[in-house]
Amino acid sequence: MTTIKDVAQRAGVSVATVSRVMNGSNKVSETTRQRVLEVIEELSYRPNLLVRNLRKAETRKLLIMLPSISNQFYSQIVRGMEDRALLDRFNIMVCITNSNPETEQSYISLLTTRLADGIVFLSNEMDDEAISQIAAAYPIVQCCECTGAKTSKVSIDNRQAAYDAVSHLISLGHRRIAMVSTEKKHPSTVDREAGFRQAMEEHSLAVDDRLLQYGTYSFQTGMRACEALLALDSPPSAVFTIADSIAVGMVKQLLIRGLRPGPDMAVYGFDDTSIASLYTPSITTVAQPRYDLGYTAMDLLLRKIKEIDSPNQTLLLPHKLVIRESTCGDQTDSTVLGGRSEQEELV
Amino acid sequence: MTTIKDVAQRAGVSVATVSRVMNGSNKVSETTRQRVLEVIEELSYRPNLLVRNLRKAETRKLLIMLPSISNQFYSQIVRGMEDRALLDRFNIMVCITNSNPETEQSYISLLTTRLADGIVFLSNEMDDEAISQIAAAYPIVQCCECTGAKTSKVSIDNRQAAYDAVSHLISLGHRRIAMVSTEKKHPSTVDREAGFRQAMEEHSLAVDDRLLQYGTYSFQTGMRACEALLALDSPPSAVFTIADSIAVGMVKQLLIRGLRPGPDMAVYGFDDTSIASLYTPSITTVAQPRYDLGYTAMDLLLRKIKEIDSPNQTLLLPHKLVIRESTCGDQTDSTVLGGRSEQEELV
DNA sequence: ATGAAAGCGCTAACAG
DNA sequence: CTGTTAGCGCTTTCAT
Repeated sequence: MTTIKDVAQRAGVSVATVSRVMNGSNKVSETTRQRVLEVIEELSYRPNLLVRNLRKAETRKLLIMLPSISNQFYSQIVRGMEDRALLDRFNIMVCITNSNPETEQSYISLLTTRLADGIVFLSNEMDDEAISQIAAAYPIVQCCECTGAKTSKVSIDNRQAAYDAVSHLISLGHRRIAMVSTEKKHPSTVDREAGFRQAMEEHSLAVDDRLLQYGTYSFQTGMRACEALLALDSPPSAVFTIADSIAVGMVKQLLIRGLRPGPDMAVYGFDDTSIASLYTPSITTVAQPRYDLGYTAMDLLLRKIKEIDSPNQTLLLPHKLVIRESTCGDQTDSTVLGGRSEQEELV
Repeated sequence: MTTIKDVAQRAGVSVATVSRVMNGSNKVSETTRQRVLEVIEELSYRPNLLVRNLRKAETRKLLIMLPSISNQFYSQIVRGMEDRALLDRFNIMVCITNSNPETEQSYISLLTTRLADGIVFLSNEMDDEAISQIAAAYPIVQCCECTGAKTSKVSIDNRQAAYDAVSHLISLGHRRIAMVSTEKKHPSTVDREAGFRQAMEEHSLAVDDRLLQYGTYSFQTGMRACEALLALDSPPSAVFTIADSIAVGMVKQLLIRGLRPGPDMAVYGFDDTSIASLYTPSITTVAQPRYDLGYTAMDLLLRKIKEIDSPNQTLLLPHKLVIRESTCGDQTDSTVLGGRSEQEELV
């Protein structure tokens, strides 16, 4: 391994001079600079940034914690984060926790052991108390899944978004509306369920317990829920699901049963992942401003890095209903394409 | 920032003793150990791993370079990599290059500046010469997209896989078979195209240039290709696509046109991402052993880390054809579900 | 403009 | 069992 010392020796200067050249100090004569540069090239010397970071007490590395990489939902968010981070010359690295507390902890320790300068959680397993404690000493921001922890946060108003979606369903004339949610209660899940209930109550519609189905964020959950709902004496005419993956399962199962998603049963998804616009029929869903969510979250993180004692902020970004075929009563014109996902590339 | 010195002072011992306690040396009396542990707790001291890594000349951090996070294809691969890395107590971090050479370079420099111990490329932008050069001095492995660079590599036999798929189509009676590929030629793209041609030639079938469509890895490409193919005097009866995303677009466009994917036009995808089994109709595709690909790639990387001069290896793992509705001639039984994706969770 | 030297926080001999 | 000390590779005064 070539070190600064090797370069200094070879160039016949001191390590300090090499360091100055490396860091672009102007207090080096052009002749010396050239000679040093040549030797650096010759020895293909690369500085050990571990050391530089140590001296400067920063790594310029930011961590993004994802529960999983398989969800297309995160793609735009991460892009927004990266764009913002790059402006301040920070690198981002994605850590996948698989919703495993130990894995999460191991990545968090990268922060507390100074291997990274900050973390954005897209979801976290640790409890509020633990997160709050870390957030008091290290830059941390929550994005999309915001708990009661004392951190800066960015998300949409999930309650309001669900409320809007269900109200939309009601305005379409639906009165028996089911909900398919997850057993595991993420903050967004809780809020979306609350929005569902609020919309139902405000329109004096009963929330029938048999119309409430729970599972995981999977299309299998959607398929099973569909079966369960269809088996009821009086099935719902519409279903609000808290995730596109579940909605897709619902739609698929309806198709298998020979039913028409939309006319026979309206289906609402959530998140506007690409599959929602891709599916046939296309699926009505709630879109989040993903890129902006990421960009904003990173902005807050950078602020925390500059000043750890800056006050915590909570930002809510606007959501949008994307109406497509799965909530469409009349499907004679089956060629109608819903709004397209903003992103073309899948790889 | 609390340092080992603070702890030593407070505990009335030397820094060496604190270091010993931290590293679990047994040459510390139980009394001292307890006292030190207490102070560590009291001061909530966290060692600066930057320094420890510096001393040990390792970071125990491995980089995985992805062109994009949005492709569901990578999920299982990364999981396999992680599982293998964990066995040797290495952390993995995912770097998203967006297929941008500069971004890629900035992450590679993490390796050459010793901020990471190795890299697995799931795709790379740099040319073979550059990659080979880096690989000579630093642990690097290519996975799935293997170029001519001098590195260890793991992938499936893309040529053979495409050959098998197209041969399957031919065995189904198809003679006019189209191919939809990408303009950008990844190694896998080149091999899949070669496999397509080989199968056609070996069965004495002409490769009609008008039946060759090129675009990006997007469903829009599939939709457009479908239109172009349908506009032909004699459209193909089957289409081999080099990616599920493209296949989905094909299928969707067929549905929009009121045609039946399968009976009216057979569609072959590639990769077996979840959407292939999810779509209605489900899509026939080539499955790769994703988890194993990742696990194996990481295994090779770890070997390189232990001994940088270990010989480069190239491993080919077996692929599998997953037959579903989109290549099914008779679809009277539309409830038939194709093989399911191995993974249930989407988040 | 350049060099010598003092650390950054920690580990690992080497003494005792 | 414990302390002292010499670095790890680099940056940054402080002299010259």
